[in-house]
Amino acid sequence: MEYNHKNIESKWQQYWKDNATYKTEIDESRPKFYVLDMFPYPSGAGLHVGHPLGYIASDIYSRFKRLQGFNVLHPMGYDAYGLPAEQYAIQTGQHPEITTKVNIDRYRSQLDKIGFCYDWDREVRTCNPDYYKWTQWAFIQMFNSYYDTKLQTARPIYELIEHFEKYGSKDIHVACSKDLEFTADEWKAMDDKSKSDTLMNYRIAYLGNTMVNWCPKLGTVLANDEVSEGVSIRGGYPVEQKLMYQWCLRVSAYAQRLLDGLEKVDWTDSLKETQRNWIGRSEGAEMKFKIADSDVELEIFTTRADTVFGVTFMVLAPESAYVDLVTTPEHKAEVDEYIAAIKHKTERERMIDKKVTGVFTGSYAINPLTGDKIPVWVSDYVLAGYGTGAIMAVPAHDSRDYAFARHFNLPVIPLIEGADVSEESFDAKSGKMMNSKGPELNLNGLEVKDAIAATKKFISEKGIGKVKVNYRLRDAIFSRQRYWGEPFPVYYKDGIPMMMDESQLPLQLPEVDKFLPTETGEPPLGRAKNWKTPEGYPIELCTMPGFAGSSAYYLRYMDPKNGKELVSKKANSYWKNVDLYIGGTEHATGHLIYSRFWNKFLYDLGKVCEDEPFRKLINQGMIQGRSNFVYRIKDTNTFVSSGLKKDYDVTPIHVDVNIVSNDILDTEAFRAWRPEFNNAEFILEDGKYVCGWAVEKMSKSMFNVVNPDDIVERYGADTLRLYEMFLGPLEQSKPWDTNGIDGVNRFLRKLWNLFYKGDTLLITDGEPTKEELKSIHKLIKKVTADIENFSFNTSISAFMICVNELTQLKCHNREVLSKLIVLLAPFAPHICEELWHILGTDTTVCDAVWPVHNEEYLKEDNVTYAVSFNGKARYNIEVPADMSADEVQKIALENEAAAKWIDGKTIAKVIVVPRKIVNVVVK
RNA sequence: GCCCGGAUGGCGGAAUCGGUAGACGCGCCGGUCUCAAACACCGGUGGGGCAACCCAUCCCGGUUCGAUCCCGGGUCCGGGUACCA
Repeated sequence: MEYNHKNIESKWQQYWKDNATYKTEIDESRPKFYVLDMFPYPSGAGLHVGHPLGYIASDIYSRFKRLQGFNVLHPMGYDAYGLPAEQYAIQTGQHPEITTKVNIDRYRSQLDKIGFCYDWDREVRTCNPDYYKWTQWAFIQMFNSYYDTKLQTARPIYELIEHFEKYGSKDIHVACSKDLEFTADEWKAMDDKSKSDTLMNYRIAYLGNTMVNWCPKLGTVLANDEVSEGVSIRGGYPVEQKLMYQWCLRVSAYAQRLLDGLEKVDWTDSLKETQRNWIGRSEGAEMKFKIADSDVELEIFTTRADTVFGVTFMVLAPESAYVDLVTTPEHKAEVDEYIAAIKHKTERERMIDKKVTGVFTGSYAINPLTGDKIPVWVSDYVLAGYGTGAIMAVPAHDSRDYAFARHFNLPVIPLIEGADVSEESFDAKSGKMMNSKGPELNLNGLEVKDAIAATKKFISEKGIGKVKVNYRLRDAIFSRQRYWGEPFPVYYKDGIPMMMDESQLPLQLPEVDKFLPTETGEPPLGRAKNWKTPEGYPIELCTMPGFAGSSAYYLRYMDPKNGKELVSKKANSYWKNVDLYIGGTEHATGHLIYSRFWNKFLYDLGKVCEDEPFRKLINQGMIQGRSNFVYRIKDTNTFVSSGLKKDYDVTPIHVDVNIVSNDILDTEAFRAWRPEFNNAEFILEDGKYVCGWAVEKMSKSMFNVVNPDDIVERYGADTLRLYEMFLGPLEQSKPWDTNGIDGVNRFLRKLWNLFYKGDTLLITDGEPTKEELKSIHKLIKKVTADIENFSFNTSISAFMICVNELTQLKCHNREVLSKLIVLLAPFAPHICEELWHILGTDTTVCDAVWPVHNEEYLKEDNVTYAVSFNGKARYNIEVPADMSADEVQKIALENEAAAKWIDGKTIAKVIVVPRKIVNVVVK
């Protein structure tokens, strides 16, 4: 019998399906293990060979854990809302639901061919009403909560209302958009609208006027992580800043906990670092500067309180509310003109164009420590959204302030001894202070670190300022002016936003005639007929962003069919959180922040038992494409082989990698590929056309897309799985190169040949030999350790070595081979299932038990020692394993090779170092 | 600019604790089988040298009996982030 992957794979895939082999239930008698993949957005292009990389890795680990006796939860689903389906709908009029369903079916059939052990009964789709009911539910909970900064937890909003009724805003410690002050009487005197507006300042899900990233081309608002370098990540369209009234989530309230939680999780340092930078904690001080001849006080944030003696001007962000307050009548026209000019620029233009610009407001601030009058300017290098939107400028010790001062000819006062500020600023946070003596505070001679502390202490005591921690992390803007997303369970009663009752959920997405904004510029939901509550109140027209549905999906897998709760207490307390999460690093500052936030919020509510959702996280690398090129001689239809191209004037042309093998072009297939190449001529080398190659992104336009279906058809799923893992370390990005896949396919055939020669079954019973035991136990040890380290490429090498050894030994021993099959089953489940069956058991290999190695079989008869003499020479001697160090030394000295280095004079000393290596050092 | 990560044969990559650098696979070369080719199998394969040996893990230096690995400095490549005060 020959190895026939097609029969074997379809047979066992059907068997697993028919017998619900991978169905998972709560089982208190076994320890749980939760392995999760980041669920995919089902795009129209289908899967290419890069997509399953992480899925294969998680599948191997799941199967491994299962064989070790764990009850493994390993689900899959679809992140089904998204822009491409909506844009396709706009172009074609086809409902995104249909497109999405078609794409999901395609994904599913591709995934099924690879032989994953998902429990598909637990599938979730973010666009299903049964699912998004709980996304809407979570939003309502956030609306009905505020964040207590003292208790560091979310609390019900009614507690805050009770407080307002008794004490007003006095003594509250609540995360808010801005500090408000009112008495209990003032609160009670407010009308419903004012009360609603006031509470918005504190709710975790709130409506707020915020600066948003507005993308005119997409017609929607985008979150910070959806924008990079001033353009939208999806589509690459310019993004501008705009003040809009939008739903937001108060993620910033959780900044410190999101930071602290990183200590507890097993993620890579680089990913944690990316999140730390994104959260951007900075300790500093807020300080007040009075404006001369005015009641206005400017509040600024600085991390360099020590440099307050070097402040030579103040700068306001153009959008700052202070601008109107401090601009003098004489300067108003000039300031207005500047601000208008800034508003015209998109974020991208502001970033590319780093010219120093600014305008004087006409006002002067008073330095609270020196009493000096300093001018107040407006400039776009100060951001409205960070700190207070106003800064004290210390040109000597901040490069941006320095550039500004030089451009507008403002004074520069150096404050640190030895700092040369004639050419550039001195930004380092070290050195001794000078020029820093005022009437009440003297920092001269102090180290910067101590000067910061001294200044903080002084300003706190004097009431000039206070110590303050700032975070870069902003609240998440939660409204999208789009159709294909979760509708908000919100209606407006006399202009006041109200939450729907939970019994009314899910609020289903309405039908619309077109997926475009309305003529009056309202979002697509504005086209829906009767988009009103039964009482006739209008319903919110925006939908939720992409990250809404992906923020808690891992919880829903635990209890996907529960109609009463997001997840039952029972299911949650058994499955707890994700033990292993595998996905791309591109979600570092988006999904992985939002879902941690979302989970922490649910934790505060007591709905989930773990405050971190993903215990261990692995980022699989990207699989890049490996493009092939042919070289057309200019103005001809003749193509020259890569090695000869330097003699001609050529244009490289991408050629479909599927008609190239080992960089050799199939010239006939090339002629048939495109009509214009019908009569192509070739200049060959050694009778072959050799293509050039380059590593590029895998994409249709580069003709380097390799489809997993084609590989499965030709070599089988087991070969694909092994080859993807064999390509290199999981975390590393690497190009896909189908050359080399024969190697792992050959390995599987060699494995098969241990069982069969022709149609003869070779399996023997009886005791394995010493060599056979050694080979298999070496493998058990290696593979067990490698899987735990996600070092799948080296375990496959180990399998190859073992199978070669067993072939050499002519080993067909049942005991040895059954161990081998169990070890390989996570990697190549189909062939192992078949061979397991051939070995004559009535269970599936999925129910086998992972073997444990025995050190006894691994003992070496001989040990190699490294011997060195005064570092001048080293050689290796092989001696029996049980030989003592003294004897080794003796042999070393007697050794001929050693003798010529010792000169017969000196005596060697033996040092035993780890790994049974002996060094002989001459005294 | 700042923060991470990386650099090893013709190629992908091993060396998991500082101990024979190049495992395993691809490719290539030679052989067996075949009328021939493909498949399969066997052998060889970092460079130099007839050889003993010598030189090789991006470059320069250090620690060590011994460095791909640890330390200092530099070059190049990849990723993240960016007026964050």
